[in-house]
Amino acid sequence: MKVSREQVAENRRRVLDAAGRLFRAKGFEAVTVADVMKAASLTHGAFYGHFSSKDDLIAQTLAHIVSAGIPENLELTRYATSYLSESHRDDIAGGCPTAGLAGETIRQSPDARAAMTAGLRRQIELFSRSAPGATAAKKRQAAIGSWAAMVGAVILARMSDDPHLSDELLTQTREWIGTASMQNLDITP
Amino acid sequence: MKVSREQVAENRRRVLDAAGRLFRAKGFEAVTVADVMKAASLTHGAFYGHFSSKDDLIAQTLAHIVSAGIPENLELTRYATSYLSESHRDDIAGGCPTAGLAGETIRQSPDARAAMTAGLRRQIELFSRSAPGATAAKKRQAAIGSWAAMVGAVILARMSDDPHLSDELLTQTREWIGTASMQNLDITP
DNA sequence: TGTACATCAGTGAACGCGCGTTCACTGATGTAC
DNA sequence: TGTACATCAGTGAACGCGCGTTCACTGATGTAC
Repeated sequence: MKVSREQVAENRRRVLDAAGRLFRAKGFEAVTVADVMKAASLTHGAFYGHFSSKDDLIAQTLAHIVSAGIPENLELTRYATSYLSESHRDDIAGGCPTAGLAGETIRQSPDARAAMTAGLRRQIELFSRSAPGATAAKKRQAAIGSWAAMVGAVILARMSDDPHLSDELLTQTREWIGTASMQNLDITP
Repeated sequence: MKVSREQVAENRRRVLDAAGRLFRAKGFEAVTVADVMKAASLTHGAFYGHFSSKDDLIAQTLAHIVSAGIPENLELTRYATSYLSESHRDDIAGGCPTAGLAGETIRQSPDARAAMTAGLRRQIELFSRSAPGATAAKKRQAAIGSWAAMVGAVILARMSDDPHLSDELLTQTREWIGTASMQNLDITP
């Protein structure tokens, strides 16, 4: 049966939200089109009215969650503390899409990689504003190094089957980023 | 036809080597059992003589490549330079299994995660020996922070569809790790 | 404002393909004598 | 050392299942009058 225009828009949003959570939790390939539609309370047949293929869904989902996830005025140190927390590590389905999906996005379509790269660029630019450093170049370097360490630490902490090692990765990376920031402030090039 | 004992051992090694390269290049799910056996110059039927399932192959392949990949006496700064090089970024099939597969290993079997965690623990311990720092705790912190940054930077550099941004991630993370190391050396707790 | 009908979002059965896995068979290996 | 035969690694056809995708149909929506 036909549904109202608002209903169509809301259905589409629900599909993208469901896909965003499912992809982060299980990866692109383990999630089926039917899984996503079921999680959005629709049947799988309706899928191709909204998207041209599963690859199209992946690219649009990444664009959807990457742009939505980054707060406008983020402060590097504060952000690192919540990013490297146990609750973020444990919330894979609702957590950072980069930590959850960057490794798999490498093998996805050009559109999917482009969406993730746009998010990466934006994240580095926002970090650069509040990053420590005497020059703009030093600030950007701190932003890049800190972001790489955060993403790597969360991925490794989630991968580790040893809870103690997992916690240690988070806390030590947090302190390490703080240490590196101090150094960046003290030296004038 | 039956083959000699040495041939059996060599076939098994060839299957694990082929699986190691294919998994890193394409991910666990995109690689089929038939792909792996073909790359090892065997037919798919012979697979179940060596492994009990595809999951078993994944776990054994990780154990195989993780233990083989880490040099015994690695020096952190030198290692970071080659790890964060363009050639390592571009050699996905032959590169670091952690950078290539950590994100997907999270959703794999307990055995697969255990193999990767063992590699992670070993890597941190080896790094700790040559890491900068006044105390053992500081050295270990530098090892963990540096390793997280290296893994994160290579994953992000491979994900980026912008070659300039990709190169920048590698070089700036390399310098950032160097800067942080200096800080670690100067301060005595 | 009310009515008649064309539109089209969603339904659910169906399709074809490729995957992991099984199995009867083959023939070289390696052991018993 | 040579021969006879049991073993068993590898072959390739086959199986069943689940996936992405298609499509004839349904019935509420929204437009034309």
